[in-house]
Amino acid sequence: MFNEKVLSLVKQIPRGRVTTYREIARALGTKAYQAVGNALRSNPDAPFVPCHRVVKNDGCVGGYKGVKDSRVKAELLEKEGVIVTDGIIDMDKYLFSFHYPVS
DNA sequence: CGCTTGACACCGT
DNA sequence: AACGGTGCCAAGC
Repeated sequence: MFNEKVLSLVKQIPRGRVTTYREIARALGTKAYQAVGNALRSNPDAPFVPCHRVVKNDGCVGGYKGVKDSRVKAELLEKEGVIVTDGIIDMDKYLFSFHYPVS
């Protein structure tokens, strides 16, 4: 299940860093970045899956548990050391990339 | 150049 | 099999 794969990658995100659905999808070797967001949407309650560290490719918070209003995500990131501004994260500073397979 | 909107494709259920 | 939901990309102005 993609869900499980996504969770595994998200779990690998180091604290104080953020990732994008796109990176996760690529790391999985798939282009279903949309499914990543969809999968996290139904698995944010997993204590092993800090989906709050996953943002859009633009650095905008894609939302939390399907709740776009959940500022807790931005606040949570700030607590980890990530500077979040109006829901926008400094990807240039916190964007964490997985090790892509040599394609 | 900057910003916005529309359309598309993918997965899960 | 279809629908829904999400994010990315492109084009247009």
